[in-house]
Amino acid sequence: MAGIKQTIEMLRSKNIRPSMARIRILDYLLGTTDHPTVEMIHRKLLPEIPTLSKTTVYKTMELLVEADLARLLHMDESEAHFDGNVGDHGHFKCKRCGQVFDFEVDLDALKTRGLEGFSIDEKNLFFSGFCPRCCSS
Amino acid sequence: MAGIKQTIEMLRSKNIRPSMARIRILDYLLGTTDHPTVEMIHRKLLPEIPTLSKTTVYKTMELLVEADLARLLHMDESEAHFDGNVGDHGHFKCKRCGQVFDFEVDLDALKTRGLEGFSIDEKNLFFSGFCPRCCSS
DNA sequence: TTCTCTGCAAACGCTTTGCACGGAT
DNA sequence: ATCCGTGCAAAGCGTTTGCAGAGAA
Repeated sequence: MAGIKQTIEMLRSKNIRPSMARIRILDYLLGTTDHPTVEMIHRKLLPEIPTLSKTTVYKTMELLVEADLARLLHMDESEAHFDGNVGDHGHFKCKRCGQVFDFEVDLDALKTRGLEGFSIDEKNLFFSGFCPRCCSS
Repeated sequence: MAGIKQTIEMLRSKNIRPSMARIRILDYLLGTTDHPTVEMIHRKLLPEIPTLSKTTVYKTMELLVEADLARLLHMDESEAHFDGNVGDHGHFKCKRCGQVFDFEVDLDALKTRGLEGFSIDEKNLFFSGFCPRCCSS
């Protein structure tokens, strides 16, 4: 948790008005490494904000992604995941339990051929397989 | 194009019966670098096979992916793309024209930290941005 | 016949949109 | 009074499924 005041400041710095829903959603996202889906965010915050709708979560996430306060991950055919860590790193999704894990990787050191003349905005590295817990059971 | 006979042999070697639809779909996939979607495959083959349904394309692609004759790419929120090249390489999607390009990359040389104990099945490297043609217009 | 392949239509799941209410400025 | 955030319900879109007819063995 970054602290509510800092969360509000982050929103303000991107010219996003800090409404209750936005603050709580961003605060939750910054304080977890769960890579939550819209469904997970909604389920998590509903006890605190009983009127919160999924529509609001969708719209808020769109705002946060556009403002580069969150990363949108489409790892497979199922729902989108969100990551409050916008720095360069890779993602691993377990095929059995569905959990998403971060891992460190030096994307700048990656040598590629065939991208001469391309302007690269975004780099995504997605691995999948089985996580340690699911490997051993 | 690999040639119809080789296409049939590829299917047979994976114990997939070489029906007309399957042969044509795989043959098209092997002969293009377009990374077609289901819609694109259907549109392309409909003139040759006027009765072809999208359901058949979906089911055939599922078979081919399971048999490792094709790769399934979920690059973003829109439709899935397919790649007949199942070797290791990266994919770049242009944000403007939507085209998907292959590029070479040495995924084995990639150093990662935080994946100790994980069993890795699949590695996907997705870049996005603007392709040379869209850069200059 | 028996088994598989195919195609239509409906169902499905995630996401987006239209619209109206409500709160803040 | 105006603007913006929110929530409901419906629509949208890619994909999957149920089932029946067609076709191969």
